[in-house]
Amino acid sequence: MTVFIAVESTDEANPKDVAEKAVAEIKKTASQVNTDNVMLYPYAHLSSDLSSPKMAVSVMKDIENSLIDSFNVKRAPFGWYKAFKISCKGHPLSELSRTINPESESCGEGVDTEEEVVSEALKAESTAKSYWKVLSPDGVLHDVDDFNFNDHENLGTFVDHEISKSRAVEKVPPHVELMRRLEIADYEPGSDSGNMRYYPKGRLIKSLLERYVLDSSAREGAMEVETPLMYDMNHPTLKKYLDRFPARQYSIESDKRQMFLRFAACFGQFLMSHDMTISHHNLPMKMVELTRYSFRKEQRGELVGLRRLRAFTMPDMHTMCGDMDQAVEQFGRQYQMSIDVLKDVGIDVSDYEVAIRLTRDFYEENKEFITALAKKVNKPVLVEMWEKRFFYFVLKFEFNFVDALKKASALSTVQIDVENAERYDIKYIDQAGEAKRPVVLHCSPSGAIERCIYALLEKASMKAEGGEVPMLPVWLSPTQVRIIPIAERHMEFAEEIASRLQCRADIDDREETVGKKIRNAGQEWVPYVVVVGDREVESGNVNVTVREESKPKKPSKIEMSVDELNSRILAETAGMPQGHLPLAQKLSMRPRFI
RNA sequence: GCCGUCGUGGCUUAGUGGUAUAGCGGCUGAUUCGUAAUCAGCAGGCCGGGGGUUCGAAUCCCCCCGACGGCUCCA
Repeated sequence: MTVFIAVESTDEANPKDVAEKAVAEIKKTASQVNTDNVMLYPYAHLSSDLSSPKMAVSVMKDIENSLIDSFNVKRAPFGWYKAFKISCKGHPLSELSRTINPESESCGEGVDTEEEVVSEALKAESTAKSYWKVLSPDGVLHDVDDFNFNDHENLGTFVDHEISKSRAVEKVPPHVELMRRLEIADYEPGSDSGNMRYYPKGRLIKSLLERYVLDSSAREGAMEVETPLMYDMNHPTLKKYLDRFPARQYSIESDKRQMFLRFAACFGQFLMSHDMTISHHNLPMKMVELTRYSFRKEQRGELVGLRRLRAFTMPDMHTMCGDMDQAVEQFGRQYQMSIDVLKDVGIDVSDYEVAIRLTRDFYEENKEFITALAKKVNKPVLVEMWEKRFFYFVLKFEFNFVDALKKASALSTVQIDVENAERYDIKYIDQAGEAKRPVVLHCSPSGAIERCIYALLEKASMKAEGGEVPMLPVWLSPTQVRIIPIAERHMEFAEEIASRLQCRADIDDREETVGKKIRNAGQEWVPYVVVVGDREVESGNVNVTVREESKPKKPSKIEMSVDELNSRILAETAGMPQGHLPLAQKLSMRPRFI
């Protein structure tokens, strides 16, 4: 086992401690790979912030002396040019790195070890100092501690969540039970955690949402593209970008190349933009991709149902803008677009809280614009302000959904990126014929599709808690009309009704009692339930139970003609994507998934 | 990743060291039914996986996997 070591300037604070921790790590790894031979190799290239050579030699010798009793230790000389050959086994432990930080005293925390390379952005995030404010629609910036949240309970919850005054909950999130019971999605034990399976109903719901968001982006003028799922980790541009994005990646080996799975669509679109010829006439220029999937290797404890996944579907739209003015203008448009998209999905302004994150400079220069954002939603918003820019953006908003267990998670987001045009060498030609850097907007108008489903399920569950009847929006309901024939002789009429309805209508032809079929339709949250018997065959009209207007134990029943029912549903789902029944029309033909 | 709780037929679950429960679902039969569960019968279990303690383990101990909750983090 060869240990390449760089002693850094920070280690000078407590060289003994660092040496001890390094020894502990070496012993641990040596026992894992079952070796007695350890080579200690001073390797300055591991760090750009080295300690003094004297200190380094002493730490190296310390490590050597502590290992010498239990291992065959060799130490390469310090301060010489050396030639070496190294061979590496194809084994998970064959190459790994550790960052060891000194501590003033040993405080139980132990060694700070890193198996994966942690991006600079992740590290920056933990040190970034932010100021939390609440901005009310009148433009006043309140201190979080002084703001009265009494009339803004949800915002208070969200702020607590953000500033991490956590609250313990014992329950499983309601949407987890619902996603399974409604046969939407489920855990897949055969995959990595956070990678779900979607049953036909879930696939339909996802597909409708996906199509809707892509349509909305197209209406905004975005060009749809498709880019690879995996990229070379050592591509010089990407490598730098990886370091600036606060996410952990899945990495996979492909022959000799180390690849990583994309965690957003930025890579492909930026690499594409780099090769494009873009004129100022083309600006603002929008590109969109629906990533199926984006991969993020979130920490195990962070994964929950559909809220947080390791593989998720997300619309990712990028806008190239000529200058900051255009970027700000586009930011405003996309803010409105995100509100509209979520509204159509079934998530209203009252269901989420707005967070705006920006640098102090940006705020000072754009006070009115920022206030207008709060005005648009007509309620106070959380503002996180940084003295210095830590990330690639100067301004960002998120819409954060607050769920049944008072957890917040982000849906829509737009960011103004001032770094990546440079990094990817993206340029456009201005009026004067000169190459210029665009300002880039990142936009996910809906946020992750799975997270939208999570929000809809949580919202429905909160409604149920409040004594209402839970349901999905009609355009997203896998079955829109359930037709229940009373006896076999009514099947023909049932089929006729189904064929006359221009929506997803199915027929419960099972040999069950009417009561049971009604109950099952309710359990599936079917928006319209039609029971057909002799009376209907005779009158030609149908008796419809309308879920939307029902109260628990108080179904709202309306008699109407089949055409009336049809036009009612068409009106309700107008402008939204349509899809076919995800399962056999006859319920007797359907397998069970759960 | 760390800490905690949990893991029993497809699902929900009883069982705290001595014969593996029950309901739902599935299958078979009867019933052809008017708005939230018709009746009867049958099949279905390596008690998450591996190791250990014991005459004997679903039950006690250790390791692993997974889910959930907390820390942390995000779309």
